[in-house]
Amino acid sequence: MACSIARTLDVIGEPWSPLILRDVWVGMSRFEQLQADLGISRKVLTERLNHLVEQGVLERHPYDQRPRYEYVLTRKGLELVDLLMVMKGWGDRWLAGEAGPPVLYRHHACGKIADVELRCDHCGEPMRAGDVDLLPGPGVAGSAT
Amino acid sequence: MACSIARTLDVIGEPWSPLILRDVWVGMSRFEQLQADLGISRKVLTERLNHLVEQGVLERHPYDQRPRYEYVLTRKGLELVDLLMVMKGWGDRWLAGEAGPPVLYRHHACGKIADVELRCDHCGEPMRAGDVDLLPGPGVAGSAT
DNA sequence: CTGCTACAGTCTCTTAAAGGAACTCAAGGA
DNA sequence: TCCTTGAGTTCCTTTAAGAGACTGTAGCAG
Repeated sequence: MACSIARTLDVIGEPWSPLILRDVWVGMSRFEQLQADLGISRKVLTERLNHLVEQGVLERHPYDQRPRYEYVLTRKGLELVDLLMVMKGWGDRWLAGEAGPPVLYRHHACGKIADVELRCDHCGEPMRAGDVDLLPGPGVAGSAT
Repeated sequence: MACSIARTLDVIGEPWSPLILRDVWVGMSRFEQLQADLGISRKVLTERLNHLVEQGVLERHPYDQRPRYEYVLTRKGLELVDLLMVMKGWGDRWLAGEAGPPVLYRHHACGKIADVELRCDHCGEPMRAGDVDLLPGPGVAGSAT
C-alpha cells in the first residue's frame, strides 16, 4: 500500500512489537528479561525480535563467549521511540485517570518534567491533525516516474 | 499494566485500527467505504468500529432516515491522529525509498510543505528519544495513595 | 572430568482471532 | 410490488497466539 502509515505498521504494527521496543529502550535488552517482563510467549518473542532485526530496528549483539545476545536499538529504531513518546503522551492525557502518569520525562535541555509537542519543522508553530491539508506526494501510487 | 503505551495500545493497537482512523480522518467515514478501501473483513471492521466507539475515539452518527451511519472523530480521536502523523514521518524517512513520500502535509500556519517535529512543551527545544530521562510518576504501580 | 545451571531459543499442542463469502434487515424508489 | 443500497450478522476455514516442555552451548563447582 502506498501509505507511510501502513508501511510503518508493517514494521511495528504487530502485537507486542511496540512494547518490546519500549523495553529495549529502557534497558531491558535480553531475551529472558523481555519474556519475563512482558509475559509474551517465547515463540512470539522470537518471531518479533527476528522481524525487528530484519527491519533494521534492532541489532543483535553477543555479550559473552557463550551464545548470549542482547538487542540494541539502531538509529532507525531510536527514531521509532519518538512514536512511543507520543503514545505515552496520549495515554497520559486520556487514560491515566486520577492517579496521573506512571512515568515522567525529564528533558535534558531544560531539566524540567515535560511532554512532547508536535511542531512544524519549517516554521516551528504547533502542527497537529487539524492544522494540515493533505496533498499527493511524489511517491503516490500511479504517479509519473 | 501501569504503562501509558500499553494502555494506548489497548485502544488502537489492534490490527487495522490505525488505518481505520486514518481513513476516517481523511473523510472515509462510512462502513462500505472503509471496507472497500482497506479490504478488511466485514466482521473485523464491525468489531473495530464498535471498539473505537466504546473507547470514545469515534462517534457513530446517523446521516439518513434509513439506518445509515457515519463515523466521526471525537476530540480524543483527533489527538490520536497526532500519532499517525508521526508514523507517517517515520515511514517517509525510512521506508519511502526513491519514490519519496506518497502524501505531503501543508501546514496551515505557514502554508509550506512540512513534517512534524517533536519538541518540549516546556522549553520548546527538540525532545526526542535520546533527550530525556525517565522518572517514576504519581500513577506508577505501587505508589502511595 | 562430571554433572549442574543459565540463557536463548525450538517444538508441539491447544485456543483465539482473522478472512471470505453468503445471508439478514430496514427503508426508499422505480 | 419488487429492487436496491448501506450496514451489519452468521458460518466456516485458515492463520496466529499462548502454554509449556524440550534442546544445545558453555561456563563453573566439586
